[in-house]
Amino acid sequence: MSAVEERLRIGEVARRLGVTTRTIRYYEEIGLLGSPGGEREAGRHRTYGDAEVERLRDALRLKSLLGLSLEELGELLEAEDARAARRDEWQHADPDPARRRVILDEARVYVERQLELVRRRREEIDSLESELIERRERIDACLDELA
Amino acid sequence: MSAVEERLRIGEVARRLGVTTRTIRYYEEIGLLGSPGGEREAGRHRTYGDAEVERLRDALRLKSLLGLSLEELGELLEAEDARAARRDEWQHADPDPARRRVILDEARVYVERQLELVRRRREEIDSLESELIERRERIDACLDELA
DNA sequence: TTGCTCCTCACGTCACGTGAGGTGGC
DNA sequence: TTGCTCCTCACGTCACGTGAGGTGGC
Repeated sequence: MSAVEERLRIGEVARRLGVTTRTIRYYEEIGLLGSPGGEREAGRHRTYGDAEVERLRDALRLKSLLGLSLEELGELLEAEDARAARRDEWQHADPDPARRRVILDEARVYVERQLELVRRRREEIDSLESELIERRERIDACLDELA
Repeated sequence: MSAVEERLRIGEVARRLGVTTRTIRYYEEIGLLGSPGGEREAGRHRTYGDAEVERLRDALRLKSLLGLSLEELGELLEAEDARAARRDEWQHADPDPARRRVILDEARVYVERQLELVRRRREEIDSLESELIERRERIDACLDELA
């Protein structure tokens, strides 16, 4: 299909995602990422493919925007991986409609759960933004009065 | 004007704000809050008035929603305090229009700075939400096709 | 007086930061 | 071969968590 996938080393991945290499190694250390590029002999360089980089990008975004602990993040990622596993199963075989329906329903529940978290956060942000805008308008009204 | 202000103890403040007492003590320890209720003899209970509770609520909200370190939060709060000081000056005296204009301009800059941070975050959240909604729609489309 | 909450150490933990000292691939 | 990045300890730090042991106010 595509050319041989270019694999990145940890420094380049860190640079692209805006974190340090230590962060990535720590996540691997606590089992959040699996081991990059399959098994690796001790001392050898870690390498990352596009899918691994994207997964890490998603993870960092969820953590930052939702303010999750790494344990909570881990739970979300497990669900995400289960979903990915289902999708593989989906593509490779099993055209049984009933089975397909189950897979889709599970994926939907997962997405819906994330949406719920994101939506709650957005509402908090929205209300903070409204308050600040209101404050600014009061200041502007005072300024108008002075003029 | 109003009745004697009711002052709260640290446990009640923590309960209302959804944090632990340790968090509040720690913020005081690193000088983020000033000392509650003015000076306090060692060993005596801390007490908090409405203004102090509200200030802490604002601080926790900013930190949580913007993902700030306590050092960054401290900088925002200093600006906020400068603003409060100006407002006192405003109310108590100094009806000089030029001076008033300066005070208002400073307040506006401060609010604008916070708005900028909040807006950036909201945009990130919005784009995450859009992606999730799109994912859900794709799942729904598949489900429709199955039916 | 009895609980309950408060107080101050002080050590533990989570999520990394920051070198030290050494090895590996373009 | 020379840099540059990578590797693995391992201790430090930030933002609290979690008791231990004791005191204070309704």
